[in-house]
Amino acid sequence: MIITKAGRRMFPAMRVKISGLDPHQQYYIAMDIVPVDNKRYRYVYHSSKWMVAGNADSPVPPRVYIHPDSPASGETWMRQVISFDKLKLTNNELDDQGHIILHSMHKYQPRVHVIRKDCGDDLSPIKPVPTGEGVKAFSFPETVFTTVTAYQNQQITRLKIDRNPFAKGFRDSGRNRMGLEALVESYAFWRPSLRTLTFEDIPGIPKQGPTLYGPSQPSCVLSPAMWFPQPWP
Amino acid sequence: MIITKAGRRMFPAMRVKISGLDPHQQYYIAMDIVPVDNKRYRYVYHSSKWMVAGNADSPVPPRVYIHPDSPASGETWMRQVISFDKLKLTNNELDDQGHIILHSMHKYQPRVHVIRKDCGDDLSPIKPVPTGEGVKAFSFPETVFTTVTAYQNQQITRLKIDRNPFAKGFRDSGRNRMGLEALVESYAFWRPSLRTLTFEDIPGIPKQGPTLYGPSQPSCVLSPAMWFPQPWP
DNA sequence: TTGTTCTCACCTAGGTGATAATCT
DNA sequence: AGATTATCACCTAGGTGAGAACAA
Repeated sequence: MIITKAGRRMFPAMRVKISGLDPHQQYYIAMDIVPVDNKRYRYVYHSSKWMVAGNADSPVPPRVYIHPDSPASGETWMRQVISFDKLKLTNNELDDQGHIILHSMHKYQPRVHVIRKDCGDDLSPIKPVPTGEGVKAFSFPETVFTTVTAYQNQQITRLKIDRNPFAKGFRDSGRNRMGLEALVESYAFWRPSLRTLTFEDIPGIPKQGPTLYGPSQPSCVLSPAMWFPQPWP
Repeated sequence: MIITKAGRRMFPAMRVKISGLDPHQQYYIAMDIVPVDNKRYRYVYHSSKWMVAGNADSPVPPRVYIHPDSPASGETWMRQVISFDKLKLTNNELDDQGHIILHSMHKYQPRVHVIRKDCGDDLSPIKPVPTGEGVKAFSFPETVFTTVTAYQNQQITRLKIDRNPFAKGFRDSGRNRMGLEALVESYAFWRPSLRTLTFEDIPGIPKQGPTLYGPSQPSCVLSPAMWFPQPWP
């Protein structure tokens, strides 16, 4: 994923559907992005692979993207596809625009957080997301990405150009698209339909008592058609 | 003000500053637009005046513009200038975009509503704003306007073109601006600085008991520099 | 005649990768 | 040598009044 000083959107954006919330309870929904490991990477062109190139840089200030519809009722959240397309990434450790700060050439995992309103009193764009009762995090392994300041691989560049409407100016409409389409569609992680993740019960909540989120356990599903997978830069 | 079928913004937009709220109380802020009288108007060009031209058309479905930052704490509302620039007007009585529906060639008064969160449970874009305890409305007489589908007066057209950034394409930079500027600045309602409105205590609230909004009475001030006055179409 | 609708050129505002210059 | 930055042309998305066509 490209990161810049000014802040750059993720493409494709994370889009999820959530179910199992209490329709009449208020929630915040937020995203943060955590390191996958403690390594720094470099891209080896001739083998088309990311290789470990030392240990990770020192940690950056914690940032959280609070979804702009927050807070909203469970009913509202469950009715829509929740899109994080306004979220921006930056490599500027002194950023004051509230963007998410990351190191270039590192691997990251986005996380979606569902926070019951009464547990989100100290929720802040510049503090770590609280954990514990009333808060649940979801991660989708297929959304792990590597940060760069310039694309390392012509295939990923084409993928972005062909799918991002804002990059239409770079499209080569005469070019044979089969190479790209075949690549995307054959990829192991690619799914034309929704992928559902199940997850553990929330610790500390009695199964029979008043449920944390509602009658059913909450679940979070990654929306189709807009995400594509790792090992590219 | 121009109204269209698709919906058109007001220009200039209403911008207010609010004070006297309880910093830790949550509020909705909303705008609606009510008829000034029961008349329909026509513009008489040779006298440059709006004249009564019969009784008002039948009422339109009630619409409310809920400020997109709602709900928010009194602290948040008081810290910023509250702008209604995304609000749109339409003459389409069957509008399903949530725009405010008005009749052309009628006179209207925009109102700002401050609604304590616990009194806004049935607040809806398609229902009248509730009244009573915990709700307060503000009107600024200098914001009364007449609706049209096409400007009736070349002076108002010039004013809009010269001040709305989206109309820059129609500006005639070689034109002598003194006529316009003199007109605006000499106008009785025009003020280069903030105009403060005071207003009555809220009925039914004991003066000594817990106050409705906070330690002081709430007040609402129209922001300067972006509003100009009536008798033009 | 008068008011309304539709389409248009011309803007604002801002999201893309390319590219050349710069940094380390 | 490899990574980063600044600037750019080229887009998306949408807010203007002009003016012709249309309606009552």
